[in-house]
Amino acid sequence: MLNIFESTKTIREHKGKSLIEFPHDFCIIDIETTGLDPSFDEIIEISALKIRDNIPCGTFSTLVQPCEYIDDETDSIFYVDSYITELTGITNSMLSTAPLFKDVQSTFIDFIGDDILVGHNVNFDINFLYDNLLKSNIFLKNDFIDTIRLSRRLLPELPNHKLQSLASFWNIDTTGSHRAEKDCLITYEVFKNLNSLVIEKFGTYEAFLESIKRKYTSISESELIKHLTTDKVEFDESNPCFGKEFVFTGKLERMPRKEAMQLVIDLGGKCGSSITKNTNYLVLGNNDYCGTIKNGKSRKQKKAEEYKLKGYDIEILSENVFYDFLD
DNA sequence: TCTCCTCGAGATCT
DNA sequence: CTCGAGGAGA
Repeated sequence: MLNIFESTKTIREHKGKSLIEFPHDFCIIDIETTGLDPSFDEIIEISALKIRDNIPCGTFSTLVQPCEYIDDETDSIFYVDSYITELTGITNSMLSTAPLFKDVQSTFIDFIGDDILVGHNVNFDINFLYDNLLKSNIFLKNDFIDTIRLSRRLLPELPNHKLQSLASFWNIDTTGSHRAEKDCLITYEVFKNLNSLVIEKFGTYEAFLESIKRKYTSISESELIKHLTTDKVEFDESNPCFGKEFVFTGKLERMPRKEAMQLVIDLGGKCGSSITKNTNYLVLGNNDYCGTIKNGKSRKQKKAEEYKLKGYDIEILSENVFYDFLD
């Protein structure tokens, strides 16, 4: 029986759990595919690197032949488009002699056994493998560790967490990347470096785990405001921000809210997290993204309007007027 | 005012 | 997954 919830989201029964661990024995996995969507695209290469006692001790790697399609104009057989060949270096002629997924699946599942699977954005690889194995009524149940999840926690200051970026961060050689076997090796090096970072940044694995268990990672707005300080010692008292208390609502177009607050502080103003009798200005950002907001006005805006009617010294500013205040 | 919850957006994989 | 919004309720 199909219900409406299942139709919107793919549920993979018996799929393993995402772990935060640094085991000594595991398998690194990586696949190459014809695209990003497991329901339309196909696997063209699978690699796995078996690690025992933190040392690579075996490799599984094979190309996989996907469905062929015929080019109408040239009447020739294709497996991958030029974008994928460009990206991975895997060509149609290489795939023409490759085995099918069904032919390699048992060797693959024997190789990985019940090892923990480690990969970069490993859900991508797991989902493709899971769906293909399911066609033979095999459940891929292995638990897994995602290096992208670890790197976002351990290196939040990085501009992005692509495998390539992490590799260059640690000077890991990436020649021949975007082939599955090479990407396994890169991921292995990345995982080792992330492991060292845990101790460097948290002292113990337990401390790191504790930081992950805290569900709410970002500090509250009021907590953020408490920690805002300025180097300035002298202020232009004629600036409209001086001595005034600002509150922000919605998402600002031009800068993150934190930066806007810093500008206010630097001009001798103050910031608050909610509308009070002391609030002088409410700056309106964009609320379009927020599905729960009622009749276009945030709770802060309604309260500010109420206070203004009561005669408090409060004005509601658009984002652009706020920027005019700054100079 | 504070904690917890929900939701959208963006990131990442090929 | 993670972040950053607002909302509900204590």
